Amino acid sequence: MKTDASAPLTASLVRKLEARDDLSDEERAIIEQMFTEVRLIKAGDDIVRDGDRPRHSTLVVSGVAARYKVLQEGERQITALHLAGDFVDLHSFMLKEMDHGVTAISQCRIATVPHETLSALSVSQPHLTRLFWLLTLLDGAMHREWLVAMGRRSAVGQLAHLICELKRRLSVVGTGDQDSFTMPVTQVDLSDILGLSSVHVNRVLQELRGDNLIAWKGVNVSILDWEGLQRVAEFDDRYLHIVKEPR
Amino acid sequence: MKTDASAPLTASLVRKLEARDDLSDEERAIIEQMFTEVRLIKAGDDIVRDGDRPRHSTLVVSGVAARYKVLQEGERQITALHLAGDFVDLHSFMLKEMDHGVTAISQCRIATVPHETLSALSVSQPHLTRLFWLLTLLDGAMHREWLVAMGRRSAVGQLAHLICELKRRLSVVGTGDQDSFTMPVTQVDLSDILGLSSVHVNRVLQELRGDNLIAWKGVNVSILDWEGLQRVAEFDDRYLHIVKEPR
DNA sequence: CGAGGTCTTGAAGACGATCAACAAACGTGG
DNA sequence: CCACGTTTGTTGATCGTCTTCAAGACCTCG
Repeated sequence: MKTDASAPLTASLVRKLEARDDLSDEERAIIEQMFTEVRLIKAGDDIVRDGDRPRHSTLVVSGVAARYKVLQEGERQITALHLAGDFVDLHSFMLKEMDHGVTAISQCRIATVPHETLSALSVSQPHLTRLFWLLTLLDGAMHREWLVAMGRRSAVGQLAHLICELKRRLSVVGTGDQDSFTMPVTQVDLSDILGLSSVHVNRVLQELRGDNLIAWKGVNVSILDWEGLQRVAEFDDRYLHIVKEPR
Repeated sequence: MKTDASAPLTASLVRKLEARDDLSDEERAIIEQMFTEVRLIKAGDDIVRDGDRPRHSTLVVSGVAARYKVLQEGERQITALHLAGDFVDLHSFMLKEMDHGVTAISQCRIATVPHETLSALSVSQPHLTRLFWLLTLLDGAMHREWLVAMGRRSAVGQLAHLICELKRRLSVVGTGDQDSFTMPVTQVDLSDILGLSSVHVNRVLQELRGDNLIAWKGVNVSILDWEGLQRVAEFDDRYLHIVKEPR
């Protein structure tokens, strides 16, 4: 995941927002200034823990993070993946107590914004606030799509769908090439995303490779047949709401 | 589902909100006045269709509604259940285009609020707006819990968890008795919620009955052993955020 | 009273889990 | 730069949960 160190921390976030609505110069300036502390989290470390009451919300500047819950027997389920430009816990601003943890899947660069700032913005910047609200609604839309994938798609369809989603999301923030991208997640991580065993993920991955739909070697994912992949995934990006309109 | 026709349409919504934060008299008055049209939807009819661009958001006054998506082969997956006091499509205020349908599982009484009103409130009523934002975040929290249930719980645990959630949510809005409630959903509906076959739902239900955890006869659900049910569900209601605090 | 929806049961089969072992890749320190 | 240990990926065999198909019982409502 190449990152231009000189680019503002918020470049990806701004792109993500501008794919859905216009930002005023003032709003863009506010976004650039609102983040304080920047930290580096190493892969495997928690960014926020279940039960925490964060006093700020966290933005992924680079890397991959995941929201997850663990059950009593230790089974982990990942409920969301977060890429550059994603808030991992914007919802904690209103929910107050975290009902799940957030972990760094790969090394992550993160920036934070105090909840007080968000609260002040909700008074002075209604439009920007609505856009932040929108970001949490996009998380919800992805949750729903994952539910459909887990409940009603085959394992192959489910994995294909995930790959389509990642491709599309990355293209919005301008990461990755035309038909390939970097995805530093292991097959065990994938199994915790899909709710499958890692053995089965391995076999499903081989099936997608065997059908010449994708190549996935280490962290490099190449899409060999975008049409075919979308077909087995029944992928339709409408749920990502990548449409610029007044909100 | 008994409903006092003289009670304000928004009684359940107000209860739901007041379980999370205090409302001012002004806010309570605004909520009571903001809803316009009241309609009766008969079981099986759609309240909102996939692809719609609603100009208002819909509140369930009584009855049970469900968000759902259908795949190409016709498999349906329900991604959320909505009870009295729930907005079924508050998110359409910001997402604009519906990425799923909403159907009336039982007969529903609904009320609607124009998006213009919500937009105006986002300028004049920041606190109330944050609470509406909170409502959509609670939907997200439930989505995540359902993901965990589908991905990592056994079918029995998953169904038990759903029953615990319904019990808890209904208790917040004051519907149902101490240990029983009305739930007008068929086993086929349940299978579309859980991502299982209806045959298996039937067997899982029998298992819960056989263990004397619940009785489910027609629309009447009785919880015979709340402790035991929570245990097999690994249920922890923290994700519902039923805590009154300044937000 | 009949008809359609809902629930229940049995039998067979598929998809994915689990267990176990090994290969390959990676990172770290000597 | 190589050696070693650890993590990650791969494969085979067996097992179990859940699906599918099919049929019959029950129930509710016109």
